[in-house]
Amino acid sequence: MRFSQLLIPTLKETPAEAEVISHQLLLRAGYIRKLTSGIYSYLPMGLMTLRKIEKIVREEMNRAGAQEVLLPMVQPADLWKESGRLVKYGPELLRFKDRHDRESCLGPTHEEVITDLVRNNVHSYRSLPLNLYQIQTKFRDEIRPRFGLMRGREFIMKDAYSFDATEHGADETYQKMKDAYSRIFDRCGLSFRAVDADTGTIGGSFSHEFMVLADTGEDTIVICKECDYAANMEKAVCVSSEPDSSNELPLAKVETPGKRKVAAVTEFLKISADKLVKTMVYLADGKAVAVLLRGDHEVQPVKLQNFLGVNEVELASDQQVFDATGVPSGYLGPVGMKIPVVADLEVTKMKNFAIGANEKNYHYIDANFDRDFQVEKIADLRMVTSSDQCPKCGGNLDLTRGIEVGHIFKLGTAYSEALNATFLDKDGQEKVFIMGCYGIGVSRVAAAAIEQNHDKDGIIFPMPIAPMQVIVLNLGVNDEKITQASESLYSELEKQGVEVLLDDRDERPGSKFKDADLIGIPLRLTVGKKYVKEGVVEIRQRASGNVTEVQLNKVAATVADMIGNT
RNA sequence: CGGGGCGUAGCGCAGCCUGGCAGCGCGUCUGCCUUGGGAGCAGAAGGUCGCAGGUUCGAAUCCUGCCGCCCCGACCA
Repeated sequence: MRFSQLLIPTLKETPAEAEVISHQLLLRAGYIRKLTSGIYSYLPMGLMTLRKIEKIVREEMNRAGAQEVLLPMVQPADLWKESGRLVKYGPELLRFKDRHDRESCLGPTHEEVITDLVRNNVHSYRSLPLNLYQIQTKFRDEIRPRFGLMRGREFIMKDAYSFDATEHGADETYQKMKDAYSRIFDRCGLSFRAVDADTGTIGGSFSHEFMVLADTGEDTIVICKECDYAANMEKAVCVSSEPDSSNELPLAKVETPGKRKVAAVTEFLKISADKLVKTMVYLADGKAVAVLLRGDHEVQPVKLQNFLGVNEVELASDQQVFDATGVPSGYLGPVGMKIPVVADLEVTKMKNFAIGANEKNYHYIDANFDRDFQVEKIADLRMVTSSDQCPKCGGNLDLTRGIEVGHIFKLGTAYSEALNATFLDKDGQEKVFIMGCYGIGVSRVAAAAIEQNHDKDGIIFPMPIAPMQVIVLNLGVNDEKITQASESLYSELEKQGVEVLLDDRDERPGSKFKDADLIGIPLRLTVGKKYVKEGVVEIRQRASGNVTEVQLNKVAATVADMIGNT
C-alpha cells in the first residue's frame, strides 16, 4: 500500500483530550478518531491492527475446537427478563423501543442469546461439548468511558460460550480456553498474567482474568515473586499471622479526647497501628454492618459484598454511622455494638489491642477477642498488602497494575437453569447444560499492546500485530534512481507476501522518519542518498534501533529473515 | 451521580479578570527553494468564539439556562 493514498492523518501535537499514552499515540498515529465519548472510528491502520489480533484469536479458538458464529447485536428485552438480568445488569444495558414499541436492548454480552440458540437447537449429549464464539461490536453504556480504546462504550470483543454435559467436561473446556488464551496473548507479544478473579455481574463459580502488566492499568493485581500465584485484589487471599501468644491483660477504658483517626489514637496511646482494631461501618444493601479490622488494614469491598451475599456495599457517612449506632464515628468499637459485627480474620489473631469504647472521647485498651466481645462472623475481608505473604508458597508478594484483556468464567448452570436449556443425557435424563464463557477485549488488546510497547517517538508494535510489517521510505521522490529502487523493492516484497507500506509522499526525509517511528511499523527500509552513492538500503528495526545496510538485491531476503525471527 | 477542569480555524493555544477590528504557532493550499530526523521565503484560504436567552450603544469577554468533552471518585468484562 502507498502512504500517499492511505488515510493516515498523523498529528504532530498531542490532542488535549488524551491522557494515557495508548490513547495519545493511537490518535497521533492516525489509527483512530473519536466520534463521541467512548465511541471511536477505526481508520485503516487501526483496523489493520485489529484484524491482525482477530486473526490470532480465530486461529487459536479454532485450534481449541471452538466454532465461529455471529449473533445479533439487537436483542429482545424479554430474553433478559427471562434470565433475570434486565434488572440486575442496570443502566449499563442500553435499552430502547422499536417502532412497534417492543422493548429491546443492545447486546453488552451474549449469554442470553447463545443460551436461547442452543436450547432451541441442541437436544442431545451427543452434540456436546459445544463451544461457540464470535467477534463483534459490543455496547456497554459505561458510567465513565475513558482512556481511548481502554474503556470505550462501543468496543470489539471476542466472546465464546461453552456447553458441556458434565462438570468434569466443563472443567476441561475451561482449561482448554485458559491455555488458548495464554497462547493468544503470547502470540500478540504481550507480557501478561492470568489471575484469580471475582465473577461480578456475569456470575458463575470461578474465573480468571488475563492482565497485561502496565502502570496505566485500571486494576491492581497481586503477583507472587516466587511462584505462579496471581490474583485480582478482589480475590487475593490474605494469609493471617500466627496468633499472638501473649497473656491477656485486663480490659481498661482510657480517655482519648478528640482522637478519632487511627493515626491520632495510636500516637496518643503510644502504640503501633497493628495494636489497634478499627470499626468500619458499611451499608450492605442499605443495612448497617460493622467490620472489625486491624488498624493498618483496609476493607476489600468486593470480599465483604460476596461474604454478606448482598448486591452493594457502601462505606457509611459520619451521619449514617451515628444514626445506626448512636456513637460518633471515631469511637466505635465491638463492645456493646448495636448493629451486626463481622471481623476480618486477622483480628482474631491479635491480643491486647485498642478499640473504640462506643462513647465519645473514650477507647478501651487491652481488649481481647472472645473474652470482651463476640462477632457474628469471621472472614478474610481485607485488602492484601505488599507485606503479606503468598497464600500458595509463602513467598513475597508484589502489587502491580494491570489491564484486563481477557476474562474467562466457569458459569455452571446459572443461565441454562434460568432459561431452561436442557439436553437428554446418555441415561435418558433431561439435564441442564454446564456452561462457561470467555471474553477477549480485542480493541483493548491493541491499546494494551501500545501501553506496553512505545517510546518517546511513538508506537513500537510487536511484529504479529503490527498493521504492516515493513515500511519503505522513498527519500527521493523526484530522483529517478531512488524512486525506481523504492518501487522495485516495494513490488518485490509484496510479491513475497510481505505486508509493506511505501512512503511515496513528496515530503522531506525528517517528516518521513518521524511518521515511520510514530506509527510503529517494525521494520523500516530507507532508500536515499546512500543508495545512490553505495547502492545500499538501510534496514532499521523499530524496537531495537539496530541498523544494517545491505545491497538492494539482498534486501528482500534479509527482510524475510528478520520477519521470521521476530 | 458527587467533585474539579475545559469548550475560540483541522490540531495546540492566547485573548475573557478590566466589554470596543478575531489573534498566535503548527497544519492545509499556491509558488520558489530545499531534500538523511517534523527546513526556509513569499502569498492565500479557513471562524455562528459550543447552543439559547438576557444586560449593553456595543458581548468571545458580564449574567442565566442548556449541551458537549476531559480528569478524580463511586461503578464496571
